[in-house]
Amino acid sequence: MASSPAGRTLDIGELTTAIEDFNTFFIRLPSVRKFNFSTLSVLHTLERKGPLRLTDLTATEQLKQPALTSLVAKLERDGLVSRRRDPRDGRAVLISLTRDGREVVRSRHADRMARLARLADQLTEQERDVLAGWAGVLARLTEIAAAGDAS
Amino acid sequence: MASSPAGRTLDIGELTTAIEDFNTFFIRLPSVRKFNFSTLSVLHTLERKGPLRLTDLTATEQLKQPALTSLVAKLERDGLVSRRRDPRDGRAVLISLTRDGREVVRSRHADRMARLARLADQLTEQERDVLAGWAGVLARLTEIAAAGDAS
DNA sequence: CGGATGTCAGTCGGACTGATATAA
DNA sequence: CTTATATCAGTCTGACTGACATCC
Repeated sequence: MASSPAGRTLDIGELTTAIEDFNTFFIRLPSVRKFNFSTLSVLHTLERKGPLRLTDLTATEQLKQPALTSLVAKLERDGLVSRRRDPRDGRAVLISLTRDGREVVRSRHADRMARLARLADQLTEQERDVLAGWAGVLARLTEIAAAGDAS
Repeated sequence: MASSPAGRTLDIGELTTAIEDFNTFFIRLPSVRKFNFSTLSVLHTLERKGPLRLTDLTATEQLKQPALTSLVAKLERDGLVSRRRDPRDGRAVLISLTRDGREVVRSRHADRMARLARLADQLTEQERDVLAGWAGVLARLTEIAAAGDAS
């Protein structure tokens, strides 16, 4: 438990619980089309980190290479990703989102925004102020985590 | 996009993105024992909402009744949950966590706390102050969502 | 050649739909 | 009798392991 001089105490346990419970609502969108967790995660990763090779995806996704091979094949059939040889390495394949694939990610993002906006409307102004400062710190945390997890 | 009088603007899009990216790190713990997503979610729900019937679980989990029947049967075999008849309703079964089941939830919570604490240590004091005010607002959001999603 | 990258084959668990038993 | 709760049976998707082709 770290304490800060500004009066409030940062209670990591309380914070962890709050995030866990919040995610129960934030994550479990009724998936409009029948994409499973792995599929959505791959699309999200591709949208954030641009064209990637299969091996790069095994690092971030919780899947082994063979599972990714078949998942990506399916996504290519459905027109959500495109595959091309890596010009630098004949063994590798570069996978990127198509317009349709990007649209899937964008649409889920929009759903979450709408949901969050609807909730935020019911907060007091003070509470909204806290939220406003939050995105930046959260992004910093993610950045730190990414730097540390150089695995 | 809602704006607040205290100078900062609450940008829902930025916030949504920040949460999405943060969760990439927060959720994907290397699961120590080989529990899948559904299993962990059921254990979490039971820990938060006490003894529940199968039908109650179908409301929060993304599973149909038959899937829950077999999942709960497996959890009972593994000693993580216990089942007993509902004394009020002979058709229903009340499912609750055993000591071992509670320990699984607690242990994952502890992992997340450790991970979060390690990240928070690298923040500035100002940033930690923002985090400190955050848990309460997040809990409020969850509460509001729970009240609204009375489905 | 040895190591890395991706694919193929076979297996298995986990979730679905549809049908069924039992109690309210 | 109708509705709710849980379970059983059969099917199929999606992930794994292990073997393999291809390129650095």
